[in-house]
Amino acid sequence: GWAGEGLGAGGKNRRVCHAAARLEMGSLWEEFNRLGTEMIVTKAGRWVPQWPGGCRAEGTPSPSPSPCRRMFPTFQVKLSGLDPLADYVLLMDFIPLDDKRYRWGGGDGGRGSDLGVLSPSPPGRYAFHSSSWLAAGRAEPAAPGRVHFHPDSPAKGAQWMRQIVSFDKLKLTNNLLDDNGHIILNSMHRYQPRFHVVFVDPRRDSERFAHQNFKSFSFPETQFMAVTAYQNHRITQLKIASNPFAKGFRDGDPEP
Amino acid sequence: GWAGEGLGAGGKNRRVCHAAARLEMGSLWEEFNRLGTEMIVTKAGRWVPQWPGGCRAEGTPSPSPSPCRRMFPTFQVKLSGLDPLADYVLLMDFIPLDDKRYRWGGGDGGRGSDLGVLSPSPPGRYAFHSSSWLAAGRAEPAAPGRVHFHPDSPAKGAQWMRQIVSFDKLKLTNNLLDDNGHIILNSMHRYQPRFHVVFVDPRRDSERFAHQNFKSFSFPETQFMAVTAYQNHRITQLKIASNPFAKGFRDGDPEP
DNA sequence: CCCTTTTCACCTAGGTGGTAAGAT
DNA sequence: ATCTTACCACCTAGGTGAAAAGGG
Repeated sequence: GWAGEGLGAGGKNRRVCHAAARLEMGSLWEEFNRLGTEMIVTKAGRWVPQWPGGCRAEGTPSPSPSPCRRMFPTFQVKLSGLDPLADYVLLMDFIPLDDKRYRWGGGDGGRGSDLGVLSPSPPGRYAFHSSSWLAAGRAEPAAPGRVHFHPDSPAKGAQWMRQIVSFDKLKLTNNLLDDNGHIILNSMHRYQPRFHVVFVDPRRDSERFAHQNFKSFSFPETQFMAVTAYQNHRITQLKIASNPFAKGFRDGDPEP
Repeated sequence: GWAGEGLGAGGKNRRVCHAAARLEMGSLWEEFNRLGTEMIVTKAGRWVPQWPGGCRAEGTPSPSPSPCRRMFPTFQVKLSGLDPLADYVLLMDFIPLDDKRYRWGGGDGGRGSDLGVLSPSPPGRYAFHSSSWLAAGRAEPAAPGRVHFHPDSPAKGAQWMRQIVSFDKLKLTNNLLDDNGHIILNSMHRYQPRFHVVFVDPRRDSERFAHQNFKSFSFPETQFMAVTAYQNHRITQLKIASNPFAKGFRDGDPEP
């Protein structure tokens, strides 16, 4: 099985073994990570295509559940090392960082926290308002392990490398029964986003080489706690300060 | 050259020879066509990606030329007869309906009009306000013959047939030097939209069979006059009445 | 005179966290 | 007590024709 397609380092196909991904907005991710990133998860409303097609039922005031939420910061990467002429599929998944369930509490400055690294850097400085994430038992049964394909997949390596690849269509939900293909996560659990580059192998028996045809990337600064409402007020403030869609909640003069 | 891929009616590949396309919103198209459809064309502003990437130059108040315009009604088709497992590319182009240039004028009820069919159905009823399209010389040199690929291309036949295919990303411009890939048309000229289904032939020498691998569709009710501003007031009123984005200009109670 | 361009108010569509009420 | 949901005002982003200004 070693004929035809040369193998590179690590037993990977040469179409992926040189692939590299640089996380975009790295300093913003790190700023969030220092505080302990939180991502909102909600139940999904069924999408009602209002236009085009125009087939909205007349007396349908919509059940109006909250829409699913994107991630912020958005997961974006700059790719290099792909074969410009080969086809690739890009996708993401989310793996539990541990087998724990968390709760937000304390208020004693973080003593007893299992996640001291997520507390404010100068310990005690924000003591009055400080709380922290505490382990609170074993994780709930893992949600269905879904995957989000970048909607431009498949595409040539040249296309993927031309500009930043943005996963801004990815949405998070806590609805275990979600049927819209969104990423299902358990609230109050920690996750590590993973990014995968998959070479679309044109060979007939490509299944035999599946394990050689992908390369995965994990950026530790993108890990986060799934929540239904923000717990850490400093995370809230950083989201408001940095997410354009939250501009309505800014009051002071911003730093450009 | 007749081996391997069976040919169907008209010397077309069997993957496309049974393809059929039904125009959506047909009654709306016909309503416009009875009045003489007009489509706005504008010069394009260069697209400034404000987010994500955030690379907007600081003191750039944007040159603010008008954005390019979509078509309304949107060109939408329901497809059938494709091979569910084969790959297809869907695209549109626009061919001049004649070699004439037009002007809007008259005001005598349409006498002398070359396009009497586009005048109000009950002749004379709207005499006071009526004008019509008059031929006014030969067409200008044809604009660069561009093509618009449906952004989901390529995709499997099953995917294309699953739901209505909408060309709502297609934009029209009168800028002969447009470098955004928009469709370039001459104002005051008439056009016929065309729709093409192209089978992506996996054979090595597929170029040799290119003429067999596509099927084209023209719907006469979608022909239109390219204009920089609406001339026929009844077209304006029908656009306002039927385009959701023009709801701000409706005054009377609508008919649902 | 006729056609084109610019700017504008007013929409659709949807992404924010706040807030209060609901659930366990 | 803690977590979740529903609804809201306020944004971004961009698709409308009106009206005024510009150009040949």
